[in-house]
Amino acid sequence: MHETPHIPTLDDVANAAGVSTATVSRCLNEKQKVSPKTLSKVMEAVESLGYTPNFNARAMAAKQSHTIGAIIPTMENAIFARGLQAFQEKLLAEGYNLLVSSSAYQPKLEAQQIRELVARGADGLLLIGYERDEAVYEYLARRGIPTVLAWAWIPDSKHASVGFDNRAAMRLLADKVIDMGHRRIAVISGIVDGNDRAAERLAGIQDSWQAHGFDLHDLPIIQTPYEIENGAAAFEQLIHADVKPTVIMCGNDVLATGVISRARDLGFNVPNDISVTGFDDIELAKHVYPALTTVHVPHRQMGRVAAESLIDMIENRGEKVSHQLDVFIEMRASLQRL
Amino acid sequence: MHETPHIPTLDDVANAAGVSTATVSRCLNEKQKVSPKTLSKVMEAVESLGYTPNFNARAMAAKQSHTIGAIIPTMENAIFARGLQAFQEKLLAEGYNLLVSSSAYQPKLEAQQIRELVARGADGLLLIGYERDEAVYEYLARRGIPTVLAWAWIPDSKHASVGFDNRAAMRLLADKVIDMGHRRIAVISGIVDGNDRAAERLAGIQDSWQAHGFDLHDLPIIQTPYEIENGAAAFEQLIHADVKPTVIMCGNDVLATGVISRARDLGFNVPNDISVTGFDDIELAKHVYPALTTVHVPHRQMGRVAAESLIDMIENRGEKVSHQLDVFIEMRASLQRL
DNA sequence: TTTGCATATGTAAGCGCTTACACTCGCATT
DNA sequence: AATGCGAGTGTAAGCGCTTACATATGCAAA
Repeated sequence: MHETPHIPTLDDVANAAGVSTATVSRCLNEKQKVSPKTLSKVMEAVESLGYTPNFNARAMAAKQSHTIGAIIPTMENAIFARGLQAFQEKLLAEGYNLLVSSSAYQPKLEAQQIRELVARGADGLLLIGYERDEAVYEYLARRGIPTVLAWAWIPDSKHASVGFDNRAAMRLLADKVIDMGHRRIAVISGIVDGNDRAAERLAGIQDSWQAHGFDLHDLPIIQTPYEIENGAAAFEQLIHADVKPTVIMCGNDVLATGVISRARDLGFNVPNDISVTGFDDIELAKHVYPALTTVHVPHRQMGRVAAESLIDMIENRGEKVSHQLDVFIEMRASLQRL
Repeated sequence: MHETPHIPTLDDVANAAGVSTATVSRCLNEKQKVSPKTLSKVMEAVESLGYTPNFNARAMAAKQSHTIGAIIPTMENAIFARGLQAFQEKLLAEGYNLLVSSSAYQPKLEAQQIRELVARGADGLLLIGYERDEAVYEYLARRGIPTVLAWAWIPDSKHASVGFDNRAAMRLLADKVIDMGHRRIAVISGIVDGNDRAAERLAGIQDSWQAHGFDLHDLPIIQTPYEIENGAAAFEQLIHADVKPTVIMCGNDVLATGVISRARDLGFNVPNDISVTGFDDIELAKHVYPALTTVHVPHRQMGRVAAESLIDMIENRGEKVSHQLDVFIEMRASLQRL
């Protein structure tokens, strides 16, 4: 930690092995172009010197980094973590590395981190959702950086996306809820601003509500950040309203979990006194009590498919292709016919 | 996506602004060394060309990347995600960037990723736990890469660590459990192999058990991966034993959540029929029913402190300093006096 | 006016790799 | 014996930056 140790370079290896740097480089990257004898000689030198190639130099010379960048709103959200883990697993299997940043749901920060990752030579990018400044997309296009948007589905094929239609999925669930006799719905949504997923889900409920001939003014909505405790607090607020809801539809399972927890603490029986629905189908959903009715999203699959698409775009300069994934309603005990 | 677009370089900016590349570089890195007039001229050129510095080239020339690497077992574990988020926030505030990889609890993969990150020019590294091949530590030392180990606490100051004593903490909880009258404890531990945190926690229970004069053979233990469902399955196994436990101590809150869920499904009342304890104090712990008695770990603080230490080691070539964080038992309803 | 010094800028040498191109062999073909 | 060719290797030119050093400029002090 005191004096700079000497880190072996390609040159050192070349000297030690008595060959040129070009040959060493070939041993490392295109073994078949080198005679077996030289190869073993070089590899020995590599071994004994403890040589590791300098990535920056390599990326610079080869103009290819075999690195893919991903920017997610926050790692603290289990669904992103899960999808990202699958994404990374697939990338590693294909010889790519992953760089992760989180933007804390701030578009400014995200834009900056996109530049960061591009500056780092990312061969491709994974972004969450589609809502962002047009300038960002232009920047990416001008630089020719393949990009896929996940957790979103945009029929408009301007951008490659891998995901599902949040709005349609939530509308399906809301239709179901209304079908089951509920007429007094209250909504606890994630913060909609700067989060298209949350916005679409909320819109899905509103679509259904209006399609059934109800007035938007009669649909109580609370927006609150992604945290169990916030779901709990929002429930408490809604339940004290003049017109008590018969069902609480939540923008995600985490908020729903908070609702169930607080409902029980306050002496309400879910689903007899009040029904609750979520979205995402996190692992916890089937283990809370009562088990949560929610929309199942294949997070891991999404990560995997996103990786495949991205690699395809990079290696085959393939055209942008979007993949719509299937989501479905997972009926569990927390939602009851009225 | 078809033809390679031209990406502006420092040279382009220099030409556009009518100055040398050195000056442009100074404008970007040491503004105070440049006259205001030139600065604005250059910045204009930067702007109009849409120039972004090439990170690899910069890191190579400056021999400093302002990048820190972190390798965690998996992003799917909320506690790492949480600590890492705090870690990153602190790094960003100090002008550093974070590269994340996950090793899937495989030492081989971790070693490889350490090399990766070092090859990428990481100025420092964050690793989880202390248990790894000595060769890895040697490699790091030879290259002079500042490294801090988190989620672990090693009095042996050979390595800088930020964390707590998993073993002592769990022992404290076990002592408490035994004090409360429990004599039939069963343990559901995370997989101990290649995971020193899990191993230490388990050892903590065993320490207490033996210190109270009991025989290790009478302490049923199941090891199972970090997943709610696995906790549930393990519970089912334990509860069908000849000698039914009065308390189930789990290596983490996730497993404990599974236990509580399955216990309820099977008609057991927690804590009247059986008590349950966890470890970590994830957000969910106080929202499950009954609320979970657990060991509170300051994950976010850990991430923050780890970032501070690491930056200190990098910038001031500071000596390795370890930080032991306080953890405490969070008594909640799931643990009852016998 | 000369000198000195601080400030602003330019010149050019790398940083550690990859790769186009040139070169040298040995061997099969004519 | 002359020729061609492919396989293996070396030479050297960058990749896009930073920075030590050289140079130029302006202004205060002598």
